[in-house]
Amino acid sequence: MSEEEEIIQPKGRVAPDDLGSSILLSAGYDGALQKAYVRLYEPESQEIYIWYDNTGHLPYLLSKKPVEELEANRRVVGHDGFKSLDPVIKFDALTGEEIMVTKVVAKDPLSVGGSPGCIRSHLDESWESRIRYYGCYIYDEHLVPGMPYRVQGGRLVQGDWSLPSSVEAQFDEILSHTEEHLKEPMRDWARLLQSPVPRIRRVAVDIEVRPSVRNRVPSPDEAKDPITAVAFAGSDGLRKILMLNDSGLPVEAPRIEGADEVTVHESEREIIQETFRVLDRYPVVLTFNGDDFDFKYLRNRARNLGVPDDENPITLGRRFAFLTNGVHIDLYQFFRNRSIQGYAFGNVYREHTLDEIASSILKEGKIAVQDIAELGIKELGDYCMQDAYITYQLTAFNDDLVMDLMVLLSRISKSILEDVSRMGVSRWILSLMEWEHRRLGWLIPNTQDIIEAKGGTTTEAIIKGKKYQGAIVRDPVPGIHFEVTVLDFASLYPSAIRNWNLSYDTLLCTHKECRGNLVPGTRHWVCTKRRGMTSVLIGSLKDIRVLWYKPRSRGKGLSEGERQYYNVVQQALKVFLNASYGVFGAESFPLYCPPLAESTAAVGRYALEEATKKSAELGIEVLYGDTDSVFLNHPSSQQTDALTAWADEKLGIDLEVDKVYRYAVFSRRKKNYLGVYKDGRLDVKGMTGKKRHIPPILKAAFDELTGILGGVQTVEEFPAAKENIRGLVEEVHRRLMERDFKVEEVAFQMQLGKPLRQYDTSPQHVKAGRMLEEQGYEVVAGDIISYVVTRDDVVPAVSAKPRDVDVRKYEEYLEGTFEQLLDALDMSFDELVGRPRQTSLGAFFGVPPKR
DNA sequence: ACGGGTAACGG
DNA sequence: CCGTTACC
Repeated sequence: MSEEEEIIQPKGRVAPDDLGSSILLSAGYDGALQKAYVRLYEPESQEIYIWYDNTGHLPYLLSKKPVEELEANRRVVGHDGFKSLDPVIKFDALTGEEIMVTKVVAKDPLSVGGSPGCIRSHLDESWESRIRYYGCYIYDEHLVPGMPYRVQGGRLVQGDWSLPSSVEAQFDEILSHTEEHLKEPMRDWARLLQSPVPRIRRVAVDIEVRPSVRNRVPSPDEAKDPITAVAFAGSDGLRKILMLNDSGLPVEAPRIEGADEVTVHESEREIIQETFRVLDRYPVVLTFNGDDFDFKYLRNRARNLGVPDDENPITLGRRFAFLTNGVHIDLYQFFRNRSIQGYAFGNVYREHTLDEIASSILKEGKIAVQDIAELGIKELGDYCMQDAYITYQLTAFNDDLVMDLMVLLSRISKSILEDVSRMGVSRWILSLMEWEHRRLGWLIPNTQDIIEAKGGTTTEAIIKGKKYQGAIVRDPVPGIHFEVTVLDFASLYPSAIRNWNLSYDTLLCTHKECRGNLVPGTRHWVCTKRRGMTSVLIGSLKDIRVLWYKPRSRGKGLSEGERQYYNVVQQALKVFLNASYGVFGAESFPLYCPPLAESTAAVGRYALEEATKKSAELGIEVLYGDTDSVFLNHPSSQQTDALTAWADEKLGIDLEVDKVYRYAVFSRRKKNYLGVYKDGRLDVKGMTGKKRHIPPILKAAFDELTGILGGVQTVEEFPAAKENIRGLVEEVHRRLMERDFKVEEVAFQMQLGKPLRQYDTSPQHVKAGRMLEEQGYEVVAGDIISYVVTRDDVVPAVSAKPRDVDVRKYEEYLEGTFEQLLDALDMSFDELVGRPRQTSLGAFFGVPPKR
């Protein structure tokens, strides 16, 4: 099994022989009992129970060698942990044939893999040996984490998974809009996604530590400094804080904002023991960065203070912290997940601090604190309590949206809650695929097998260093265009995978007869005899989202609560669909399949090209297009209808009106335009003036510029708007030249992509970062460095004065920022700021300035 | 550490 | 050419 196998001794309540409907939240392996277990959350009592496997399931790996040959391998059959050899039949999806393989069964997971001298290490090749044991157990028993189960006479059985009769008829109706082979998979998804998600009782915890060295975060491995406060915020209303008073002087319990229960302790040990008692009472415990800090610190500090290990509910894995009774969710890990950040929360937060995430999602800012070491006991308590409360709120806002989202992701991905909250989308998709392989009796191929059978890519990427060609981005038609309609293909890549039967098991199949069935724009062919696994999984997820969840998330005749639920499901599905293509092009993905990613992108290009051609055929001018969109110059509704109908009929992909602009402004740059909607709202894409790193003075000026453009109704109004723009540019230019600004206004804010040491070059922000470090600041990857540009250098904004600023440089930045719109408006920056017009040959011949 | 490629801009 | 940010 996996090297990272966590062997945890759970010590929670054991499930009785009969337990009512409960949600399967988690699973693991108990090293002492040598059994797999699952954790069940029973919503009536709101308690968590452990159910130990009693089916005799054992860990194993697969070998392609016959039983007899393995019997002769003394290192395998003579291994202490060896149990048995069993021949089994598996379907080899790479060859399309059934094959006989041998199950090498072991007594415990570490004997399979992960320990020195394990069985895997004595075999040249093995399959399915890197799956964590609890995953293996879930797959084999066809368990779905997040779904209801019961314990009946000691056996774990499915709870009620049936589709509620209230939706069954409607669901059957939408199935008539899909293809036959997707109906059953969609019904299966509906069973998982319609099953209600119960409220989960939980508590958030946050600790504060008094650092011995100022401005230095105390090391959780050493845990030398005292824990001064521990706050709890529970879904049951618990608002409690434990505070340390080691001053030797009597201290009265302060009034802490938001806390109902405040106790002051002279013994830190007492605080820790009480903390452990609270943690043990909850099925789910939330932290923000508990894996790396709070739980690590608590665990180690408890040890240092002589709290017996058997009172300590925290188990430290290599990267994560687990609880022996409940489920620990580290929200820092969850919100850091790029798919969650992007597709579920629309990139509303950028930094991964509790403050930033909370203020953008909850609109609750934190108390600003300069130096925690300086806080008095009350302020420290307020601060700590607030963090615990905000952490809890992150899962509770919008009617428990985030909890529901995690449970749903757990069902789709067949992953336990701990993994959903910590792993990236590639692990979720992997887990889903592995589960499906086991369900169908397919052998899960090793990464090498796929590469050897399917080879690499055949197209050339536009950007060097990339593996294959991606999407098309058309050259925009520069200028101002009125009445622009943007159509885009809904779920283009998932649709490509669905419609072209794309999957690692169908691409470049072994059949001669399929060789003519080429993916457009590639030399890859696709199987015509069997349905591909990825195609069915992604196809059914896409269809159920488009046909069922998407419409119902906005649907009429539903309560607000129902719509909300459909919306959460719809978002969870989106996360999967959007990642489904990328993972197959990622070398780190165990089912990495370059031709699959390449074919998906190729179908996308084909669809966009065809749509562009068809538009022309219909007499519509295409102004621009990127990946899955076409920008059409004042099309009639008949024309767009015809285009949509064509896409549906010829490509089987939904092409829908995404937005309509009163007018749009394009320069020659791709991924760079401004659209003004009919109601005056603005849609600004890719412009420098919108990027987050640029100085506020430029951003503010740019915002004013777009504001002016947003007010323009007709062509006739442009001259007046241009006058306003002239005034605006002149004013900002003047402020810059006269240094009429505060330093912060001209500071760039650039994020540090990696630790300072890892840079071979010295970009400006890295230079400034190094200076900050010299001044004693801690500078880590992910920090946003604020700096200003001076005559021959850069300076961190904190130590700069307006007179240091190189205003000539800033004039250039202003020009760069504004030019993107000014050229489209036929305005010259030079003229606006009173510089003589350039009389280069380029200008003479009317060649556009390069940029 | 953990999805992809395309593109702009500044140094 | 690198690094960052944005688009899709």
